[in-house]
Amino acid sequence: MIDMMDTARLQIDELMRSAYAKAAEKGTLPEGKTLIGAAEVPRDRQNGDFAATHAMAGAKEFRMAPKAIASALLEELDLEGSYFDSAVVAGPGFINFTFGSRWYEEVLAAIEKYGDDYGRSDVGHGEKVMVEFVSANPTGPMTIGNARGGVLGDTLASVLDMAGYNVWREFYVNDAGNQVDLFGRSIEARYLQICLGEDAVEFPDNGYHGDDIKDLARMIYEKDGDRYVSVPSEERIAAFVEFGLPYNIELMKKHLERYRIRFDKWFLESDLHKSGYVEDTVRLLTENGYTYEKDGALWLKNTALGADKDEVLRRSNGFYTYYAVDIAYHRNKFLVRGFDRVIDVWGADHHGHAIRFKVTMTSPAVGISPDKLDFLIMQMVRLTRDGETVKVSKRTGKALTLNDLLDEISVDACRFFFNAKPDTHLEFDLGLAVRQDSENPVYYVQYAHARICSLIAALKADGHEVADISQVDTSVLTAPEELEVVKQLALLPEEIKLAARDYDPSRINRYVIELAARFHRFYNACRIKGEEDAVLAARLKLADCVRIVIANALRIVGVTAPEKM
RNA sequence: GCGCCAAUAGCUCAGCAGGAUAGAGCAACUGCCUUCUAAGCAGUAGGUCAGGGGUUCGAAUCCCUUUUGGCGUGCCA
Repeated sequence: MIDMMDTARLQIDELMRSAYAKAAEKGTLPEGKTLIGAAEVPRDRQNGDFAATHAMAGAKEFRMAPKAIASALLEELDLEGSYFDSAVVAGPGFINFTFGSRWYEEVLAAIEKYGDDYGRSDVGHGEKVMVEFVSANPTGPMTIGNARGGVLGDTLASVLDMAGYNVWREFYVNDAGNQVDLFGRSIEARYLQICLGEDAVEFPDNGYHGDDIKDLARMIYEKDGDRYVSVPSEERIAAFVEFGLPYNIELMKKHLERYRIRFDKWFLESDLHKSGYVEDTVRLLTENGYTYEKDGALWLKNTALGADKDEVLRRSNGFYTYYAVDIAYHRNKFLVRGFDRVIDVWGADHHGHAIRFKVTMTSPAVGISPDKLDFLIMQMVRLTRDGETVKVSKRTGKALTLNDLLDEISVDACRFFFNAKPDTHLEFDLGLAVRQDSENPVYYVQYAHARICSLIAALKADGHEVADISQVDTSVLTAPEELEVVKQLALLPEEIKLAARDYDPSRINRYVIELAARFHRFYNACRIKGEEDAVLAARLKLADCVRIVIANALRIVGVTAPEKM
């Protein structure tokens, strides 16, 4: 699709090249040198729309002062028919280019042409990529940490989709193993407490203390009475797990749906066990000499593979560890399902595991190419109340759940707020949470969109429809406030590519805030209604393009674009 | 101890494929609605980019180091 920033950049490259060729021919610059340098957007718009750094970068190669090189190049620069009106030498040797009306018109034309798809590109070449995220233990409700991971994963997936990847969203359900056993025993304890009294049983060490466990026990009691009291513990726990897990999983689906997150697949860990894939994986590692036995457990020689410690694959009690299962799961992603790339979104409390696990996966033991497996490690959310840190843990049951959060704060605000840079700690103040409503920049952006919609409606009532770009004379757009808006509009495709490249979907937030700001500035500086026809048509077209682009950006981050506020 | 992430305005954070005088929001102060949504706009003020070295034409940005904070280093996941 069209990226007018790219297009302009390429053109500058061509212009500089042909300028150098001419200068070399004339003898104003030495012949046979390589012209290096790039066209960059200067931070300060006083310095033009694009700055070429070739003269400075070439100082050594040409053995000339940057300014002299710049002058020689500028002398031969032919802007006729280009996107640029002017080019000047400035500062230490930059050549600063300024856009002409042709470029502005093509930006608006691209937005009109592609509409909802404006911003889409093909840098991903249809590569099949899985984003695995949230993957919360089904032993309890999702927490505020999952709120961040959910937004991050879902938004990253959207960004990758817009960048031309073939995206698959997956939730890995830990419905087997130690934690599930603990879950079952926690329900059991609560159940027996209901049937036999508070002090009848001891609560398991490290058990789940949350009210949700008590609720599950109560539901079982109301359904089946005390008939499980006389059943052997093992059987009882199995029955409780069989009831509790699907119940929790359905609840997670419901809550995530409310959060506007939908997965292509909820992958069950138990399926890996049932199919024998975990067993096969461990057998393969053993047959190839990557394991050893110690203290009755089976260990992976991870140190020999390059990690900082070995890992237990099968515990002395015969159960496979999460590590063994994770290897099997990721082999399944690559070898069975054929993903070209896998991105796991994990919390910072798993970063140690991520490093070791990548070593294992990309070592000869498993043999996955390192560029195929990526981890997006997000830092923890620090929950505070009136400036004081609140400790949260699923085990103690004191965590603020995702669903509770959404009762207090709108989904829009939540999604926007949690779409922050992954590698920074995020502070979330509960006391501020409600106030966050009015402070959250999401409303600033949504307001811009609503403003435009009502603007278009008002003008329509006056008989002015948004015109086709071919009917609009964009050269009347000359005010700085107008041009700044168009420049920002042109940036969306690039922002998406960068967000996809860096796995940083929060770029889209910042982008759309800036677009809204420029629109508000334009709105205050330039009237539309009552202006002469050509100006009215051009400004209305501009506003409509902003509407489209805000809507596209908000769609990526999972926020609604209201027509009224 | 070792490893990962961070440190930029009073607060929350941008800027980091090296570029020109380091930016925004909040909080404070001053203006702007008889005209398209004031949930908006304009302006004032605010800085040893944690400290120290290095790389080069140029460093908040890259490298090293020190300090501070978060996390990890389980036969938990």
